[in-house]
Amino acid sequence: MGVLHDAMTPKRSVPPRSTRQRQAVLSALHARGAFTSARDLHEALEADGVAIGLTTVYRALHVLNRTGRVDVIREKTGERLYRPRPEDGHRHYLVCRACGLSKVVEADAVERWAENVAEATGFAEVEHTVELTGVCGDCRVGPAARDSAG
Amino acid sequence: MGVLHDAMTPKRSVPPRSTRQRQAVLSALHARGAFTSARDLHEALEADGVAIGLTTVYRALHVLNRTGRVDVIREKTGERLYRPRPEDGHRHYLVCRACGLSKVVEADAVERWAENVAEATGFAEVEHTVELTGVCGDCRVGPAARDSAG
DNA sequence: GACCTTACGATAATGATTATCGTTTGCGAT
DNA sequence: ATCGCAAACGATAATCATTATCGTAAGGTC
Ligand SMILES: [Zn+2]
Ligand SMILES: [Zn+2]
Ligand SMILES: [Zn+2]
Ligand SMILES: [Zn+2]
Repeated sequence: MGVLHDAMTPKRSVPPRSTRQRQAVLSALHARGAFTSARDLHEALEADGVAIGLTTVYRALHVLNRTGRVDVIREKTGERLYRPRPEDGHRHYLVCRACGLSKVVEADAVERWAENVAEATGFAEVEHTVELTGVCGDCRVGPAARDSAG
Repeated sequence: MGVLHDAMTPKRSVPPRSTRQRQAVLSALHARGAFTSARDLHEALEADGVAIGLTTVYRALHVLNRTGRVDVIREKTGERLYRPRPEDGHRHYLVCRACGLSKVVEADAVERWAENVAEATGFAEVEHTVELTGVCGDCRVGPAARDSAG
């Protein structure tokens, strides 16, 4: 699966502050390997004894997305799922519909294609969303033993 | 922008019935060139004197999507937008963020890429979503004179 | 420590989509 | 034409992720 490719991030005169909550969200996100929803993240945090409001989790995820620290995908239902971005530049993912396992996939071909389309059509500020889903090897055998692990 | 690629449509023993409402939805969809939301479609229909429930519009769009008559994309907000499918096989679209204008784009490169990824990773039943957005030539000059025309 | 601004968070609101469920209707069979 | 029944309809309520509010708390700088 892929990424909601963020367009021009309007420059922020003041950098985001470093707060306990924001660090906790990013850390909790790293603790999970797989794509996670805001609500799941919130539950996990509270379960770990971290006091944090759901609103704040959403806000933190927005910031992290704007600053390029996390990638976002959308489920069929429309729910947003987050995952820390491996390195610099955005990525695309292939996600198992049964267990949530996600793999980063090579997508240079898509990047080039998107650029070409932009040129050919005369559209400006072209963004792309590319997502792949499927059923992973494990799940083809014994469907979804795990939960949302990845 | 692209398509929520529908996986295996489970075979339907009984074919969908032909109803006044379903025909009206498809026809209204063709009347508009651009991607349209279920609600907008419903309003347009009622404005045309077609008595139809919103629920039915949603149902009709589901059916039309299942049977491959319409393509679906998602806005940033998550709202689903529908457009009649040009011909056979699914398509991908480039949509203007300012005015809604949509163009079908050539995406063979993406199709091949998706197939290759599927093979390489050993995932089964791989589906893809590919969406492009940008700002069209007209809108670069005078931003969004029109509405949601396309 | 004072100050200003950003961030928090409990709570309410939003809004698209889906579920309910009694009524209507397409349509194949009689 | 009419019967019968599953499919379709539609008014209404429910769902549920996300966003808006707004008073309070706390970074960060001088
Ligand atoms: Zn799996
Ligand atoms: Zn990309
Ligand atoms: Zn435009
Ligand atoms: Zn495709």
